[in-house]
Amino acid sequence: MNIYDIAKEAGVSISTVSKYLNNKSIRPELKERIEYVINKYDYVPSAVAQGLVSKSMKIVAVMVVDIQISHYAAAAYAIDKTLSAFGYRVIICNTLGDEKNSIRYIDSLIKINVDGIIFIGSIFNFLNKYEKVLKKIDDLPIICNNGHLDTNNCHSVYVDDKMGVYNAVEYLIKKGRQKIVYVQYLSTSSSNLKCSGYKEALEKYGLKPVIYHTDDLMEGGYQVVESMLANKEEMDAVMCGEDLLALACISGLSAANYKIGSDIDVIGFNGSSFTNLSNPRMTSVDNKIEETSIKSAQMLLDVLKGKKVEDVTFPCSLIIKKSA
Amino acid sequence: MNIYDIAKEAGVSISTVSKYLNNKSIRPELKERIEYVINKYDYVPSAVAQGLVSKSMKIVAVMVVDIQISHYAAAAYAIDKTLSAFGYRVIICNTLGDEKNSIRYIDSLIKINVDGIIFIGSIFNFLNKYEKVLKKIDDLPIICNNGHLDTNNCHSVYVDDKMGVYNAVEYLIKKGRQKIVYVQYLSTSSSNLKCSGYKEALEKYGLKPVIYHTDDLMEGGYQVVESMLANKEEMDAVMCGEDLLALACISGLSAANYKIGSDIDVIGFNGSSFTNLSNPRMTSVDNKIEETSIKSAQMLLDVLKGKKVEDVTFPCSLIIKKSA
DNA sequence: CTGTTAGCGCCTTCAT
DNA sequence: ATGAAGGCGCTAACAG
Repeated sequence: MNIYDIAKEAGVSISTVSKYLNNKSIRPELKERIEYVINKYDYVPSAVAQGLVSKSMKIVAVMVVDIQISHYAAAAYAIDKTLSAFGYRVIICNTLGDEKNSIRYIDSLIKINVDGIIFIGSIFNFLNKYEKVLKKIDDLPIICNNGHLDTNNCHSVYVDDKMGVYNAVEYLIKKGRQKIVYVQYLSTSSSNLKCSGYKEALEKYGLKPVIYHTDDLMEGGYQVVESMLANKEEMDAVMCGEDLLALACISGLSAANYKIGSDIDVIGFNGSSFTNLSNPRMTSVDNKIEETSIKSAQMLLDVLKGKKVEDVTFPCSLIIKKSA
Repeated sequence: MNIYDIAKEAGVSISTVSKYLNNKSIRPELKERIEYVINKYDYVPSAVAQGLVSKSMKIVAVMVVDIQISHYAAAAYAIDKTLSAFGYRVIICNTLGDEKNSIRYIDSLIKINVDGIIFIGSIFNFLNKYEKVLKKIDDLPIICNNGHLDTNNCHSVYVDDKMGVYNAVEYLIKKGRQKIVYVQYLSTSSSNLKCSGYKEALEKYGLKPVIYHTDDLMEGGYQVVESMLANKEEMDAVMCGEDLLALACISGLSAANYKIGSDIDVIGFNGSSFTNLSNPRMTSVDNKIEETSIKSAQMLLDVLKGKKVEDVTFPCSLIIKKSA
């Protein structure tokens, strides 16, 4: 069933059908006949054929490291919801942080002529090293969430992670905490930024930074607590770079008979729903993943409409519950 | 840059270029000239134009309820990885369990002529009520994960959730547990199935079922524990329908001075990485989300190749750690 | 093996 | 307002 079939059965030309499909004014009588035939066969014009002409199939891509990480899942979810409400289809690419893999994805997206790409996370800044890749996407509408690419049509939405941690740590200090330990997950540019927020806050108040590292999002918190106990670390607060780490810290410290929220404070980072999974409930830095993702999607829609857009930076906010 | 430009500059006809692109045998000399021009301009043939002819743009869709639920994220991730290795692009649709929304997504996918759809979860069986929808996808390659649609080209991968719970409960009983409580999340057909596995196991051994319900994946475990304590529930084991519920149960029961793994056993369901986030580590029923997802993707690839495929059912396995 | 030609399904001038 | 015709970029017969 194509536009010719519809035209023939309705007794009009294909261009009249095309006009009907594109809401251009045609005689009411013809409109009715066309409508009748279209409904009869449940006809839907082929987006592929339309795409060949119009250069747009209304497909957008989201590049993330791993959709299994709740933070990225939340981003992908919010973007999908926002864009699909406007008829866009969303392709999610899990790059695993691998450069070759990311580039392969981009090539694949170019091939189908995607309308735009949203990159989630500063990790994708590595693409600036690849001139050839940049050239391929030079005019493509691009939104970077916490990052930036050197192309003609790239726009950014930032979150001030560093200030988020800074403020949380300052909150602890003003509460009277003096021995604040930081738990860092991996060492991406974003996680380093958070850590530097911690260091600057301590420095301002003349306190000594103590940092523990882990590469394990699930058990890392426990491993870190074990190290702390083994080191007989004197501490009255723990600032974690991820909610999941804080979750394990709370659990591990509780098991070691620390009273969370009184003996010791624990703060997480992300403001995820995991903050409700700890006992007591977790205070956390909300880095506004939902807002920034929606904003990214809206910016892309604006760019696609030809509107001017401006880069923005969102502040984090501290969501205080019981753990600090 | 299109096939005409390449042909002209290489001094050959477009069909020779087309043949080169499709690995058909051409004179080495021409091949070299074409290759040179293609590399010079980084030319990539348009999948849209190819799609118009070949009826395939190598795009596949995955329908899930919500990518933010780790179980679905794991499925989407495994499918994306498997299919993108074969050059397919994967569109993920978050239906939120809404019927109208699901149908809207399907229409959108038909419009771009997707090569196939993978449905994750029994919830999508509701589509069997909509004849019109079924008709639209009657010949489309479809794989249902734990479900089935009444179309010409639908194939299924099942997991025996019920037996998974049955075996876990039997394991508890054989360990000597007598007062086993079940915690059910929501009441979808799949969650009901799990619960019935629990009931049948208890019945076999002449024990009395006690079931707690919750609709909250995060705090639900705590709420249930509170109810249990308020009811002075006599119990020596808790079987949970979800790992996250078990996580909160373990935490809540620990706080109430139960010794997990000795006073009381707790088992989760999913075999997710959250089993490493509890203290002690969680015993859980692994419902093989990764295997079944990969299998679904492979089945789809086989169907697309024209191979015959057969429905399969995976058994769950009990992964024993410390909580039971 | 190579080139010519006719579609794939739709949109878009351009006359009418 | 309507219809005829050309073109979007590619594949697939069909001749040569």
